[in-house]
Amino acid sequence: MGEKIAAVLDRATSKPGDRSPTSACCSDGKPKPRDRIVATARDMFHQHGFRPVGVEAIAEAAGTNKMTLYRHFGSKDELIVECLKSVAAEAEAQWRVLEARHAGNPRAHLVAWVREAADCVLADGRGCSLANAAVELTEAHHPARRLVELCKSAYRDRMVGLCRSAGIAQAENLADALSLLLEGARVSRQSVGAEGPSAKFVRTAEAMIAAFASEEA
Amino acid sequence: MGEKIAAVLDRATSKPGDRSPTSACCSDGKPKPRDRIVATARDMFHQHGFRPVGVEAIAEAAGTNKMTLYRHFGSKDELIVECLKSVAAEAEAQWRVLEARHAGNPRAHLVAWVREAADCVLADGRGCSLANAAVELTEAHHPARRLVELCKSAYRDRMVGLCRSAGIAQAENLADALSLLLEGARVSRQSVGAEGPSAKFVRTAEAMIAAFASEEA
DNA sequence: CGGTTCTGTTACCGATCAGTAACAAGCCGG
DNA sequence: CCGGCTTGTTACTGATCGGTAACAGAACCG
Repeated sequence: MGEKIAAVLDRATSKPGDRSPTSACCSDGKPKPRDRIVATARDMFHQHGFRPVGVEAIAEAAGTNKMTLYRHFGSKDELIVECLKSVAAEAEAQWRVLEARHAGNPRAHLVAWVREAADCVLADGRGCSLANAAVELTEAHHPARRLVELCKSAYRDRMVGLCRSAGIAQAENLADALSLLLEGARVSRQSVGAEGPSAKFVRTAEAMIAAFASEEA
Repeated sequence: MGEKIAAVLDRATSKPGDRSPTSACCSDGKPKPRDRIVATARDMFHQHGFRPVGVEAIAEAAGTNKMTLYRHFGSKDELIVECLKSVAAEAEAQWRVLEARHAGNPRAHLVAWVREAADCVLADGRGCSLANAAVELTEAHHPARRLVELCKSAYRDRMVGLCRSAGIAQAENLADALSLLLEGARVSRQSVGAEGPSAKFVRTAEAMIAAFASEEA
């Protein structure tokens, strides 16, 4: 472990030579190539997976070219890592929004999380890019693997903290159970479709929360 | 759906010109090339994923060559499908063993399933090859996608049947919940490792079964 | 033995793709 | 207006990989 995710995620969007506070917005509405590339690659990787998407296709879809891409990212793997960082950062931002909205009411936060997670499952047929990366990028020392582990682990910590502050006695057990449910729903959605077991995610998660809540000593 | 899985799976190991009852065992212990190829490819695909494993590597690892491979399989995709069929057939066989062992005691069958599923999760770091295929093979009309959907759907039906015969009132809900847990445990095992949420699979699944069982009207 | 079927070997094609070189054009600050 | 930095363009390399052709040898069965 050792390394804090906060530090890793900080390096996600900001670069040493950063000038503008909005981080690379060419005064007109068009973002700078680097950000366009990350945003485009993130979508394409999410949609089609990592291996089948070529760097040339990414660059073209981002309205630029391969050469510019390689001036910002040393390799395709590096770009992948940057995309995953972007995904993780967005997820953390969403979490914070939810946290702020239900400040002081962790129980409401918990049920809101279930709803939002369900939306996330239903929204698109492809699950979590982080998990997908772990499935697809099997090389033991691929830089993405370490990041995925870090992010998932951090997410788990947040869930445990939320459950704990919601007064759940077995906070870790509930947090892990909910994590498994969500992860399962997302992958099940991909293999059997939206009509399969993933359709029961909300119902099951809510029942589980209720069961754990009624056990407070 | 229309097509029965039984029919699909039947085509898995048997071919039109099948002579020996043991299906391709060269009198000596060494299986015939076709079966060696399927077995080897199945392992390699499972370990490293589908895209990164080349047909040449498979053939060599199976103690044969690419040409012989292409005499038995029209394409790499076809080989992939055959491997997935083999995986599904093996899973179904294991299910039947469990079913026979706990014949007449579906409740014991259910808890045995949890244990075996947990072993399966812990055994190797890579999850279910079928689910992995759905994640990795994103082309909408890839032949493997249809098979995966079929198999997962069939597995779900078996689970529902088991829960029902175990006297669970909300059999479908429990079956889906357990499916989500297992699927989630397997993918979580890949992303965060064995110490993550997947470690709680048995505990959670058993608690869930108990909860559903106590609700019989 | 003779013929057929299955297998091994080698060499090859064509396509895709990550990554690089070299040069021209634009933008922006001083 | 000038000089540096970023971007665009084109062309290229080298490697990998799916799939095929053609021929030679082995096993099997009548």
